[in-house]
Amino acid sequence: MSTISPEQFLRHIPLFSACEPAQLARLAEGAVERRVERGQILFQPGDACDGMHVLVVGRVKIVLVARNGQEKVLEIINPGQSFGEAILFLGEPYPVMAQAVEDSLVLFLPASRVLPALEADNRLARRMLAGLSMRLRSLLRDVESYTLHSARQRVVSYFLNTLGDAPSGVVTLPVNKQLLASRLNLTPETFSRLLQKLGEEAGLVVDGRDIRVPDTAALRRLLDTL
Amino acid sequence: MSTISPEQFLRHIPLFSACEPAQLARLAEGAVERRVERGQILFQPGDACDGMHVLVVGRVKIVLVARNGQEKVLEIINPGQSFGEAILFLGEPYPVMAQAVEDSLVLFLPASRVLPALEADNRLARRMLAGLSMRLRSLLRDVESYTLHSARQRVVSYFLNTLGDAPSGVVTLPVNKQLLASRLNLTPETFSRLLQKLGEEAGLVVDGRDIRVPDTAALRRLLDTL
DNA sequence: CGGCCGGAATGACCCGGATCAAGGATTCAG
DNA sequence: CTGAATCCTTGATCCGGGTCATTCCGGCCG
Repeated sequence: MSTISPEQFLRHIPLFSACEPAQLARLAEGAVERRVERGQILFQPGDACDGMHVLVVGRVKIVLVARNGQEKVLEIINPGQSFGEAILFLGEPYPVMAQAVEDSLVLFLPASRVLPALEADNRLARRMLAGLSMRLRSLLRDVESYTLHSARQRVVSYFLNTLGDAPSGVVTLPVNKQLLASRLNLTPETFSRLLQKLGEEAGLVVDGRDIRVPDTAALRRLLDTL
Repeated sequence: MSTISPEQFLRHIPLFSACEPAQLARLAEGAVERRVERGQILFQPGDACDGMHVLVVGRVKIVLVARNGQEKVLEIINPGQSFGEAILFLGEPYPVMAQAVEDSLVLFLPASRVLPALEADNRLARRMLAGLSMRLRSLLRDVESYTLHSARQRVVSYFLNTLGDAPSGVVTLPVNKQLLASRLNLTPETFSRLLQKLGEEAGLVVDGRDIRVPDTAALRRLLDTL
């Protein structure tokens, strides 16, 4: 993990790519690099929010935590993605926890830089609106799958979405199976059993984190089979 | 339902209240009044989105619709609330259906007016960001309750949220029970049974759409009782 | 080498809440 | 008043998926 130029990096992610150079420079100037190792917590429910984050290297999970300690993975952040910006506009404490799943490098952009940049550059504001809208839509899809789809449908959808429109292929899980299970809102046990059953029904072959899907169409047909 | 002045009306809702007068006037100028009667559909999944909506009078439900026709109420819109603005920034068709639950009056604001107004007035853009963030957070709460809370916890939370911090009070359901049940992600049957059980356990008295809660604290205690 | 530890698979069992099927209760039209 | 929607309740039954417990496997360290 070598040192990077925050400005160079930010320029290449969608949210900031249309940003005016002057604003980008000022944002990058205030950016703070945070190196966190696997398991370390970036913020917790209840923490005050005074900026937003962009993941440079590694992997971060965003998690809902219930009073009884139960956890539910909301999102798995990949390099180039930003997170925690929505709560910035509300002046409320974080409702979720962010924890590094692997050793990671994160850019922290303080609110004191972001908000003025939004005022000054309405292309940035426009991008931010689009970004929030996308996040809203993807949360909506989550709600849809939790409320209208069965566990097997969620698993099948995951593979179909990951594969795109390829007729066959190999899906490599981005994280370990328990984490992904939580993201799909099921227990590791059911996930394991479903993978097994999908092996019988659609020919999936599981090899560690690699899952070979020989026939996407067959998988898609399973979507209606409850 | 008498004729209204769109400009006057828009001025009084949070999203537009900080708007520059000139922009507000232009927005209002392009506004289209849509009168819809109970049951009528404002837009459906797949319809192109070319504007946003503000409810003036009546009540509208936002609904997820599955391939098999199953429905799930996402939100119940009250007068003064806007809806359908997020999808405006994505250039995608609506992912949900909007249907009038009562005879209603809706203002339609075409994208051709809204987008320029956002460009020209960054106070409006700022409000819009805050609005989307709030919607995001409330969807997050929904995900939380669907994935981490039991049916009874969702019902109890509904009453607690509606009552605020009053020690007791009467909650009048805004819509009929099947609709509210769907909003809470349960069947009418379970909702009915839960109301009955909460009557025994916390003294709730159900009288049509009015539910008397004699002891908020007792209700709150039930939150941990699974 | 053996012991340990986190991840994964598998089996036995249970339960929350859905489904299916009948009634009541209201409301409104004629 | 009568019929007919629509809404709500109540009972009987079922099942998807969670829980608990055990075993297995592949590192990895002493």
